[in-house]
Amino acid sequence: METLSFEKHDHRACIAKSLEIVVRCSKEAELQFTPTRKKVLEILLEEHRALGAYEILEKLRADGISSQPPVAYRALDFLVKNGFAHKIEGLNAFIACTILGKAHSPAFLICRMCAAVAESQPENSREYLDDTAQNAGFLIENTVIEAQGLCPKCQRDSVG
Amino acid sequence: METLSFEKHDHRACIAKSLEIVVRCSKEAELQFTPTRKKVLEILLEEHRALGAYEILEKLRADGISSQPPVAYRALDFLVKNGFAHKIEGLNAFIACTILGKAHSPAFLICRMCAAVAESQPENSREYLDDTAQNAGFLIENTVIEAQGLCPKCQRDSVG
DNA sequence: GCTATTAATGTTATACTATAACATACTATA
DNA sequence: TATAGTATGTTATAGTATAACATTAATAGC
Repeated sequence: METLSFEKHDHRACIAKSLEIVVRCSKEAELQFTPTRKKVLEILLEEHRALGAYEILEKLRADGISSQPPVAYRALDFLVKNGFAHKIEGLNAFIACTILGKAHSPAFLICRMCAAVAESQPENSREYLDDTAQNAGFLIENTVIEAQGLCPKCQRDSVG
Repeated sequence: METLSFEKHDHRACIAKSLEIVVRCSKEAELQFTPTRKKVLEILLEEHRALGAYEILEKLRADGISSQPPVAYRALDFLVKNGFAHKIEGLNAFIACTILGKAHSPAFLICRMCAAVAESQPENSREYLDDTAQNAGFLIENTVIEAQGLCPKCQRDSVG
């Protein structure tokens, strides 16, 4: 399991490692990891929190990059399509992938107080959905699995 | 498991039964199942397909009911809050509940071709998420579990 | 290298989804 | 029959996403 995001960690290293993997994967798959796409990924990597497209646009503007909506949406499309980022459907927002390089059906734990998001990949993540689908004769292409609630820190804060 | 929606069934009876249960539950819980709320539920029950709020508004308009956006959103809020309908986050759309009367963490199978949606409640629906959450110290309050893909009929159609 | 083709970006406009805010009317209770 | 709470009507606006078309950059074949 992988819920790093809720724990203290060396975030500079965390960002650097992700970028490195994405650069390598892009090279291997002959994808164009262009400056705009890189910048958007860097913006997402800054925080273990989902960002809306328009929040990302503001940060692009601050960097002098063209900041019309399609700029962000195109970069996000690229990142999501290639598994470098995910969309959190329950928030209409986006987050960098923290399980890079492995094929996975992501699941998310989303804190409603501090907006932190942890990505996890329980072994049986899709198993139970696969069972259900098989019984129904349904062919699954992709899954959205999100839990909203309170992260450890916010539970402590709201009790105290 | 419950994936009735993909199968032929007596849909008139299906609607009538759902309405009856919602009327009874509303009475028991002293909820006001008002004409507008009833109409919106009826609109949702017509099809085993998720409808957008503005699609619902058009149908309300056809019935001579005030059709400003808040009218639909308020009714949908009521229905969702009380478990009579669900929001499909991946589609920004709404669907009538087909597992009425039981507390449940719904899961959905959504066909990308015909837009049919089946609600299911596998026994272990939330178990695996609960495990993950527990390991992370996360407190789950509600879950979004959606699979997109092809329903049995559309698989056959796309092969033929 | 040159050119054809495809992929990416820039830009404007617009579509789609959702809620804030405030006035009015209904319902239940004391 | 006042009153508090709930529901509705209505206007305006906020937030999310994409269509469409012009321009530029990268890649492949000659």
